[in-house]
Amino acid sequence: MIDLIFPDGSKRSYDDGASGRAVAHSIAPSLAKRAVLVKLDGELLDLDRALPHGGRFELLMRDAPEALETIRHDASHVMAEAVQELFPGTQVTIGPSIEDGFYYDFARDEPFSLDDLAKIEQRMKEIVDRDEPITREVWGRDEAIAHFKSIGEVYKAEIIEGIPADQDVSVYRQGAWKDLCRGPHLPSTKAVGKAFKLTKLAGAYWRGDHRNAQLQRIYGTAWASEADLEAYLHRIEEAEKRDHRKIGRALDLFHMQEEGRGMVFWHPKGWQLWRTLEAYMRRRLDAAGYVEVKTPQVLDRSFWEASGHWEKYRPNMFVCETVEGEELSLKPMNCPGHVQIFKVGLRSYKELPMRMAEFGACHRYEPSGALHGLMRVRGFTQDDAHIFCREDQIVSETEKFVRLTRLIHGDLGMQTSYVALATRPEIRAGSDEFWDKAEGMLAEAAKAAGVDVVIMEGDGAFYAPKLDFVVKDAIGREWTCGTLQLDYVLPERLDAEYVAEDGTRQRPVMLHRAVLGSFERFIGIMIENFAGAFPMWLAPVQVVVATITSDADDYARQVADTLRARGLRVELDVRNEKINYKVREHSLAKTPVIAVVGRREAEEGKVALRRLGSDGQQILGVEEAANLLAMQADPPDVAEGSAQRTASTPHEAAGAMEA
RNA sequence: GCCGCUUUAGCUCAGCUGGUAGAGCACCUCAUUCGUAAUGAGGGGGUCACAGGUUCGAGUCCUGUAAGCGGCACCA
Repeated sequence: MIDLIFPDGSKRSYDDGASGRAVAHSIAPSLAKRAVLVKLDGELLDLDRALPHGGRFELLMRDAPEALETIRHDASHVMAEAVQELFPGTQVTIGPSIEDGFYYDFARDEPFSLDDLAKIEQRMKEIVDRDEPITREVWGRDEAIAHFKSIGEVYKAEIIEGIPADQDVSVYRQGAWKDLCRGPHLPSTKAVGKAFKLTKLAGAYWRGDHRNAQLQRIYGTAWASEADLEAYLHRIEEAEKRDHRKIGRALDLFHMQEEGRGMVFWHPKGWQLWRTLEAYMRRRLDAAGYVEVKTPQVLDRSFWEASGHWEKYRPNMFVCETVEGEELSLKPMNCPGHVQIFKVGLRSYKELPMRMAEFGACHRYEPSGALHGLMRVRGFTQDDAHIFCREDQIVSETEKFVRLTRLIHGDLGMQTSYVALATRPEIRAGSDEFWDKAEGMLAEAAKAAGVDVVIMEGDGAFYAPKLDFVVKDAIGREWTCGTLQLDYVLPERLDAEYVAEDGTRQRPVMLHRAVLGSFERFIGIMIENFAGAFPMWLAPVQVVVATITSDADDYARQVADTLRARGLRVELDVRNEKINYKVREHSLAKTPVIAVVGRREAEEGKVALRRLGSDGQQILGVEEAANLLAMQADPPDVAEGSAQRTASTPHEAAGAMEA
């Protein structure tokens, strides 16, 4: 007998081998019809599978949030069945559910076309209508390998070959079609419903390895209801409007062109945004005890040989040759340069930790297919810094960095998706003891800074682990904006040392770190986050003074000058256009404030402020408006500072800082 | 780099089965001085990504190259 505990707390006993459906039936026959899955002690099971043990038991309906993943997984199976019906000879490989949908990787010589997607989608709907029961079977491993080989499914056979010899495998039968799968699945294809859509066609390597065959991946999205599907498609459509490449063009921030793939031409407004960001970063770094340096853009081959980059990183380097036969490379990284500065003179332990920052322009020859707007470029500027420290300073320096990054990202409206702790890769330098310690230090520091890390197994550099701050763009792609990497190797290689308390020469540890990652990528993400409507302090143009008639032109110039004198970035619009036209244009350009002046304002010495996103007006005297706008345009760190200054006691100052 | 798709005016896009290029916005000129999301009229602008090929004839068909886009791999 097995004992089940129901969600309401009641308990009941059932015969061994009872299935979820049988249990449901014992409660109410209608329940057995509606249920699609079982949740037993938190684990999802097929409705018809014999319950393996007792425990907390719950029946899931099709619209349960937990069922959605299974709907998507089943949709991928239905797609695979449809594809094999329509395109005999196509091999199936793997087809999981993913965020918002699913995919399936197929092996087929002929490429699928976009037209095929519509046909496949149609056939999927037919399979749903067929209401094919989905049943689980347990096969012996060898039996399964033989079967899949016999029907020409070599990829499936290869997957099973990776399973331990003594283990059985589960095979799901869905009508005449079957697939190796761990499950669980819905009771029949009908339960998948029709709220799905095939979205894109892509290439993908077998087992994610570029040395393997390239498969054809079909992506789809699937939802519990038609309404959810519609909402999703609408969401994606809206998100695509926030694409930084579109907004970058619309707001005249930057452009790129063929002759400079992966290189950015920053236009005046885009560059203003950059300068604002850079100035802000510089203040934050100054306050955090960093020193700023600048190192050469181009260095001799011998330099990169010494650093090890020539050997390991050469394919990614822009190398040039001079008429005199020298071989030089644009710097792909700033680290070796910083070590040179560290090495000048004799360093004392008293100088550690030394936090050496540089807004360092780097060039890397990135694979052509990797380039992506501002997010992945070949010429980019890192907000780089290297912290030279003793081993016993790693944890506290890492903690400080994590806190600084959280502060800065918060100021810039960045939503961190997660912080990844990238651990030891398979091919690595250093002992297991070293890796245990190194990973432990980063985890400890993150925890001390109040951050939960997601472990990314095997993603570390080959010589040390790292912390990555991962953020998402408008449509959910993940990008690293902010990273910290531990490094014992480069100081050794480039022979950096300091004199310790006891007079001995010691090796410092280096922490490579960036808060933004790169200005390019970070600005790209910011554009998408704000959909181009930057907060006042970041907006390239903060105020447009717009006239209604040319009578107010002179007055408008005075207003603009007054605002500019307060440090505001102001544009003057005295064109012979209607105010409606000007308001529309500057609103579309996402200008935070439009200061409208007409004859009335000119006579009364006032301005009518209109804020982006509202159609109300605020009529103020010019001085009053200048004070208000200047205050509102304060960068967050400056605002923090003035809040501290205005606080009358140290106690209040501390309070102001926390607020 | 790999797989697929795309490339027509500054931008967004029409252009059916090959018959010799079009719209809206933007730009320029003129008129209009009009109180909070598009004033009207007129005008200029394209070797249809590039290079070959098929054809009497190619923006339309074929091949190659390049770039862009979506993924994969790689990565800040």
